[in-house]
Amino acid sequence: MSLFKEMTELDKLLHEPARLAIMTALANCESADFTFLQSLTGLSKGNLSSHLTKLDEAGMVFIIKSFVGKIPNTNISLSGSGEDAINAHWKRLDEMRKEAKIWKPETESTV
Amino acid sequence: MSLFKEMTELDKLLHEPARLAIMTALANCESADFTFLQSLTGLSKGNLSSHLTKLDEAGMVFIIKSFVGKIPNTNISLSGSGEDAINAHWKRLDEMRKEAKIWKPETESTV
DNA sequence: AAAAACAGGTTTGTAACGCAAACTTGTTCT
DNA sequence: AGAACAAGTTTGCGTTACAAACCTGTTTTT
Repeated sequence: MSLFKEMTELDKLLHEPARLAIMTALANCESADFTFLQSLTGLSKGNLSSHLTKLDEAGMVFIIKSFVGKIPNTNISLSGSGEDAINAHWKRLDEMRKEAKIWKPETESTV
Repeated sequence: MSLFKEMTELDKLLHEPARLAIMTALANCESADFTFLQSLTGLSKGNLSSHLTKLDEAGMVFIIKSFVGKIPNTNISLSGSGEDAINAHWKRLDEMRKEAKIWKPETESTV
């Protein structure tokens, strides 16, 4: 498939800025708390919560709710496929950037 | 600003896959026809049209409608700020990718 | 010469999305 | 007891991306 068609078909679940940040952060932690992720990304709680729900529904993350002492704690980590997906996403972006640099139109539809 | 906050704040106008493709293609042409862009990206006409309208409203592209003989022709090219913006966007993505690779959490919020 | 098909786009309709404000549930402080 | 706080979730709403339907003029078919 051509570079630009491929570009239009980038996975929006991962490409969306907030989720890209979440997934990229998680790729560098064994796991992270909700609160830690919130301060890291600066997202509002509501916003973070709904992004995490989406990622969870897509099987990208594991979400474990428990209690640390008496305080509820939500711990998030990447699933295996989530880790593969975010790594592949960044790799594809990088490849596209490089391909784009050398791409030239072939036809005379261009001026 | 921290890496991940910056990531959540990526410009969505440019980051959206279809527009990323359009802008990246245009960055490598002097200009391109509507039809050429359509075949390049595989977008539907309606979809391409509305993305171009958004880019135009944001001052990212110039859109010139004319006639080539009797056939109407819509020609699209990057504005100066559009060119700067798409180049900067790719550059930031690349920087983020590199920064992300070496980033490690500092706190013990992580396991 | 009408009608049908086509070229080149634009407008409309709609389901999904991203976001923050409001709400919930339980805890600690006074 | 009650006020304030912590940790999330749900709700509500304006915006978006997308394709189907539409429009305007041209060319081809009959």
